[in-house]
Amino acid sequence: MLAASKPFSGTAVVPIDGLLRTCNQTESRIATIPPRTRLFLPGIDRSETFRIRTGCIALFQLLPDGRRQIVDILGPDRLFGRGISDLHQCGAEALCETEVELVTAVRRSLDAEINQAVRLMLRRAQAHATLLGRKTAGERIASALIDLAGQFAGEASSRFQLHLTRTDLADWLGLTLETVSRYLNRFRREGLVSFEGPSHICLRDRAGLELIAGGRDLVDAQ
Amino acid sequence: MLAASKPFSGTAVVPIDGLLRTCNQTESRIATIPPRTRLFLPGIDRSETFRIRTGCIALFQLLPDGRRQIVDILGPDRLFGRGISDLHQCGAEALCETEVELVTAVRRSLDAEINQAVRLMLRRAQAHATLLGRKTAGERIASALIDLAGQFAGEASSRFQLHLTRTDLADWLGLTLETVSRYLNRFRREGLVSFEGPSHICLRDRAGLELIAGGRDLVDAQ
DNA sequence: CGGCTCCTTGAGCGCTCTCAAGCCCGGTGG
DNA sequence: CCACCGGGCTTGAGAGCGCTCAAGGAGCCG
Repeated sequence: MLAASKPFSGTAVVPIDGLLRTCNQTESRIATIPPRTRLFLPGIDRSETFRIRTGCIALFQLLPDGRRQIVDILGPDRLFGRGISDLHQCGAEALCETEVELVTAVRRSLDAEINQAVRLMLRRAQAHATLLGRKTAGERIASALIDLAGQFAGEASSRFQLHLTRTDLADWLGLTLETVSRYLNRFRREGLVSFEGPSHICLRDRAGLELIAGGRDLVDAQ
Repeated sequence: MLAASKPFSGTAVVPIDGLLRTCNQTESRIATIPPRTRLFLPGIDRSETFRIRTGCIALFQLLPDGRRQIVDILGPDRLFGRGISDLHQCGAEALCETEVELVTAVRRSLDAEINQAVRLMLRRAQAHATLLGRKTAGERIASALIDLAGQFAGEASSRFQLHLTRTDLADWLGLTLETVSRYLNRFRREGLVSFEGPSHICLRDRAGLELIAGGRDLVDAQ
């Protein structure tokens, strides 16, 4: 039996149509989701889609005994909603305060955008399967850091805020939080990364990390 | 270091446009791919899509050192092609003699079908991530058997041909061939399955397998 | 018959998990 | 001000699942 994260209980659960309503009232298409909010999408129309403006959302699945697998981490500019990932199979949780924008039918190119987003998720899911099935713990951590830098650090920068806890990272990478902690600190001791507090990370040796990651990650082209 | 399958070398590699040409010559839309043929899709138009009529195709990724991860197993009626899975990131290999049908623009509903197929692949990929990240070896084998029965056994039947070798199963499930063999034989000793030869399998206790699989698999609805 | 591929089975090891203790830090209340 | 508490993180010690290595069997083909 692999790590069984403690079953979620305390976190707030927010129906996303509630957010929608506030959207409409304020004549705005933008909603703000508080940190650690679980989203669910009750009767959402397939065409209702959100774009993340700032923040971070995790998509996850649960096994009956409480084991959790995070299947993707969504950063700024990623789309999500019922038409994208089939969220009736996934839960979604905002890992920090997250601003989302409703993009329903703003323009007619939306369908194409959604299909692109679905294909991006598929490519990421396939690369993630390779990570989960065939990479060692160290390789997984290195891959994750590179991925997160790509999503949350500015183009030129290698510094970013880590919205995930050690437990989140473990549930994303198929490890335990102890193993995640051990490898992060090992990478820090080896000068590959540095922390400023446990949730700010700077990649000090990106090439070294990419080497460890086990070959260039297959998801980068759009 | 996890299992590094021996690097592939001997298997035939067939450009899929070669198959296409024979298609056109015979005025047929159907091509037959020999067993253990690697496909690659050189200058294929995005809209050229195949439907599997009979047989089995594996999509896989390779790490630089030769480790292989099979990201999906495609059985009859599944679509594939460049517009579906982004095959420039995946290799594809026919695991047995496989008949495919070119479905380019036969009807105008094709786009919708392709999008459905992509979404199915995404759902399967997410369920597979949960398998790889959070399930034990026994749970993975049980899940795989149920999945394969769904794709390759007739609706009512629980008997099917296993087109995958033990190595293929291992590379799909993130295990080694020895572990796969051990659990398959353990399930046989426990009366959950039976073999007729190493490549014909019959599920004797589907409910038991589903229990072991760690909760109903999340991919079944289309 | 040899040679090949695939499969099975055993013995032992090691990577990662499990269990446990303790630290850091912010919040809260005395 | 300090005490207390709780969540998240770090670190160590030991155990176990699945990997590694190895030997041998079964089936097929020339």
